[in-house]
Amino acid sequence: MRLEVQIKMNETLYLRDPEQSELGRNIIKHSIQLIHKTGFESFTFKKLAEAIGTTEAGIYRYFENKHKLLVYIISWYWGWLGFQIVYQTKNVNDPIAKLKQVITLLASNVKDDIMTSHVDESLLHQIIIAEGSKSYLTKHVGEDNKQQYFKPFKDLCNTVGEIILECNPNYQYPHSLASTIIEMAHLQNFFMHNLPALTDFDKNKKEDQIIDFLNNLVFSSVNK
Amino acid sequence: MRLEVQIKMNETLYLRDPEQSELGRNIIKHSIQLIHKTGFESFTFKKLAEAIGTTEAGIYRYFENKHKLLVYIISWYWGWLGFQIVYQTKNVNDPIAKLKQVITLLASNVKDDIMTSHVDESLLHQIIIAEGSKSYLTKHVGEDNKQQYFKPFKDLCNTVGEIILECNPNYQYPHSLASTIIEMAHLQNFFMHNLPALTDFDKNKKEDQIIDFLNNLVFSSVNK
DNA sequence: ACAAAAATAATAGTATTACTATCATTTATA
DNA sequence: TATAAATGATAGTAATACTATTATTTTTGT
Repeated sequence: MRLEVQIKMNETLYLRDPEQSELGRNIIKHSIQLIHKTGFESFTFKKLAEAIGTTEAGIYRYFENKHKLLVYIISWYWGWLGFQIVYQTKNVNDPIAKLKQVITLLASNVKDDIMTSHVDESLLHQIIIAEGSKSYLTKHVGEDNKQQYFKPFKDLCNTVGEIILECNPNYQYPHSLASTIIEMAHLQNFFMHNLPALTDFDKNKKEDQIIDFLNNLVFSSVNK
Repeated sequence: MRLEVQIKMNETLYLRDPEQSELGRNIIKHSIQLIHKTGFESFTFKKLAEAIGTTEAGIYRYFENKHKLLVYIISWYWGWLGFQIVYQTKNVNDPIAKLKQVITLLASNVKDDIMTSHVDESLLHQIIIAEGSKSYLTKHVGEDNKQQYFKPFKDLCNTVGEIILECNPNYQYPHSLASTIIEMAHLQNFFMHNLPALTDFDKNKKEDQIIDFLNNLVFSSVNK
């Protein structure tokens, strides 16, 4: 029996739990690869079925539609990252060091976690960067929110917000700053690689530059 | 002859210039209304044609596909807003006051500009908030960028970056901070209305709160 | 005022997408 | 080993994202 990390997922996101079968795990694995490769707009259940060697109808037994599958893998990522953050800042007592560590985790390239054999976190991180906001930028965000689809993201935002308050209990906008850090860690990464004129980062395209920018931004306002 | 403001658009965005005919102007006008109402995913040229009272093929003579139409109206907005910013900060000499004014313009609700009869800027502003990032979050962002589709956005970002440098010539990340301000002015607005747990703004949902947050964020790091 | 050119309308057609339905077969489980 | 559950194979539908053709209307240059 191998040790595997399992992220508890919202049950209304799927029709059948993809963690519980080989086909289900293949759906997750290959959807991550395929969305990463083709982008979410070009991603279809038919292509996914072909990649797995099953049929379109087979996928539909697990997920109602591709949007729910996207929300599933994205909220899986937030759950996994929340776990990483707790784990990796466990012994850090200084809130400033902790917040710096969180910023680093958010803005660095992720490497594949061997504890989760069917999920490639490195690809998933790229998906978060390019497709993450499409999970909530919809006309049905209200209903999706009622179904708690964004709970892992909100939880992460709260965790970060609490660390901000530890740094400065009088800071007025812990949640907005937290969501700004999270979103900007990814958006500046996208801009750096695709629309570099929107950033000040040089050609070597190192994520450290984003970390420096965010640290500068965050600590000047939090420590004010 | 009525006085109308015209925004010069990138000619590779369209097949036939929509500003030059009644049908073209109707395409712009009704696409803004329809995208605002149904969201970009549900928006189709067929529905648009029905709304206008023309045919699908008629729309295709103006725009190759709905993505280019989205990019068109979004870059129109950035062009228009860039003009507003220059116009409304013309007599402001203090760079700090100027930057504050820009933040206010970016984060406030926009009202319809009567100088542009076929464009409802108020609706367009809502589209920027909910659909704006979909214009660049694609697999073909590289080619689109080569075609200069994002020039108005970059120009705005440069303008804001220059004002930031006027405030503090030693500030290291003028472009990244500018793109952060612009994107966050919209994203915090979206969160405030749709995912309020990601913000610290109260129920009255006033845009002033976003302005305060952004001013706090920007001026603590720029004036450091 | 009239011919030529350009734009529009009307219609049809295709490949792909986003599903739903049915039934046979394989696999897990009690 | 019977039975249920999951999967596979196949088919079908409505909508989407286009392209093509031809007829009609509108614009324009002389």
